[in-house]
Amino acid sequence: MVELRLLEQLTAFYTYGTLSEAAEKLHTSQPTLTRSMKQLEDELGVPLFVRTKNHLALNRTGIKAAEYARQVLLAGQDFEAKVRSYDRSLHTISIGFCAPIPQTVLTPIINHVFSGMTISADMGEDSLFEDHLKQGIYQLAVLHYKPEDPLFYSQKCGSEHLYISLTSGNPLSFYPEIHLKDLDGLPILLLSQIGFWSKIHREKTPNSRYLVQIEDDSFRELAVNSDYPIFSTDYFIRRGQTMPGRVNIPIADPECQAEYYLVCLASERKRFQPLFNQITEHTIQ
Amino acid sequence: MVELRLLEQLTAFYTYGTLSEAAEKLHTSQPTLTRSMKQLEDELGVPLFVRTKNHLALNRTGIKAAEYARQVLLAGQDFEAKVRSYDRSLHTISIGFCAPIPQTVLTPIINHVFSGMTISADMGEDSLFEDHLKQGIYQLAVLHYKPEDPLFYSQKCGSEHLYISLTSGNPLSFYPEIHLKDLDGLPILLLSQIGFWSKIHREKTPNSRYLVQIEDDSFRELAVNSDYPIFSTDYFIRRGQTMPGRVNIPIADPECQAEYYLVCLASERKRFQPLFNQITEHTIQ
DNA sequence: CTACTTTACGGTATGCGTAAGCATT
DNA sequence: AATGCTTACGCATACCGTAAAGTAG
Repeated sequence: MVELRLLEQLTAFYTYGTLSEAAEKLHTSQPTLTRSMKQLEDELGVPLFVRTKNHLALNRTGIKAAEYARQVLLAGQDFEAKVRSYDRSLHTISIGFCAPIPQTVLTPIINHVFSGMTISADMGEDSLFEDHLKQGIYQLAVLHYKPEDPLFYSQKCGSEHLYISLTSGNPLSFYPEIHLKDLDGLPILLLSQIGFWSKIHREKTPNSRYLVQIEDDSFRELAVNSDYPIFSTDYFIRRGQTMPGRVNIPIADPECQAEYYLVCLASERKRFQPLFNQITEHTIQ
Repeated sequence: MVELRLLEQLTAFYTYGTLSEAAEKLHTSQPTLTRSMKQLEDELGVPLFVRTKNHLALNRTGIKAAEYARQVLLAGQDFEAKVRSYDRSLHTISIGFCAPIPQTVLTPIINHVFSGMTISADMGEDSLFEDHLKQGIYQLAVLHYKPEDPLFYSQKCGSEHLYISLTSGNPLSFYPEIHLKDLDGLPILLLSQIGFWSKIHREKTPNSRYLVQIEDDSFRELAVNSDYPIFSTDYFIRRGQTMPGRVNIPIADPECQAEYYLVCLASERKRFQPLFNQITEHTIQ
């Protein structure tokens, strides 16, 4: 059976035209390629080249061979990729989170239940998560709604309530509760990776200018030293993680009272049962 | 890039279950396989086996790998086959003959015009020859009719007239000509490789018992030493190659007056023009 | 005790790079 | 002169087979 090394060298010669250039690209020497090409002809028992004194060219069979060889090389690369990917899939759990707090709370629990596994977490707006679960891109997801498709198994794992955090002088700070539309038009300081919350903001306060901070430090810095409204949630308030000199007003819109569901494929329920057993509907709170 | 040798050994281990047996089947030693499997794991950077003290087994990744490996090996085998086949196609002209005389007459001419080429000749009933030409299985064919499909280029290359050869005492031997139906029911001595003539016999003299001889020598022996009718043609008669003590009566059926056409794909006409130039409509006669 | 894997060892062969030769442009 | 292929030569290493050790059934 012809070895892939020879096929690599053949395709290199095909693409670069001369043994010299091919050798350079392959980080080897010209004589090596001379020998390899000869060996290839020997093994196939078929002439692949037309040789003149100082020139080597593929004949018609050689051209075909080089083209076929690419197929084989692709198969070889595909093999390696598939094996590595399969191994990886056995050792990693990929999770989609629709918001940061579920990730903060659940990641350590998952790491504990599936110790030894690599946890790969994505965060984003969760409209695509169901598809990604079906396609096996994710094995788990946390959604902010209960999925209806019977293909999934889901369990409520907590809730989160959005607040707006205002400096004491702000006229809105005296209300017992606020609606998002009351904030529309105000400049608001925001973090970038906040999952589905982004979408709610875009829809309910489309006229606000968002000062989006990628770095948590920058956000904190600006929050402390400015009067821009920022969002917070009951999760932080319950833990006393509030900003000095600000008051937190609950937002009354129903979308701002999120309920989180941990979801997997029904067919994988058994595998993840130990995790579901560790989780109650108040785990995230 | 992983080498095919390792993949062959992996699949052998997969199919035979132990390194020992795989080694035996591959005509190599067990330690060789031990090393190879280790190397494979190293190169992929992924564990493929579960090792106990005196037992080696594929893990889940290993099983997948062995299955994928087969794909790669098939690609490799396919590569070799295709290259060899392509080279062969450049050096051989495959021809379908509908009868033996065209082969006898044309083969030396083709050999002369395309000297250096290998001539591969098939003989058979010619109903499939058009398809074979289209599929490239044949580059040339001799049919006993002119093909209508404009995909083909054809040229008449001769004719042949069927005779029946009877011993002098046979009552039919006094007729000036005979129809095939007159022979139906008679036992007839026949050669096996006679192309489209077989079909005519089967259709026109279905009740005859055919004494089919595979060997030309046997046929000749029986023809000389028996009174069974045999077929001959004007080709033999014109050359005086007749059986002693027999008379040759022409067969009047129109099917028994064959006209031969040399055919190639119209797209290949240029390639075969030197051959067509050597051929007239009386070449076979 | 048998069957199997692994490790160790030594020989061989395979592959490589350098250097040199030669032909063409 | 520069470029490109081939051959020759010597070296490194990669691969292999035999032998031996160890373990489980």
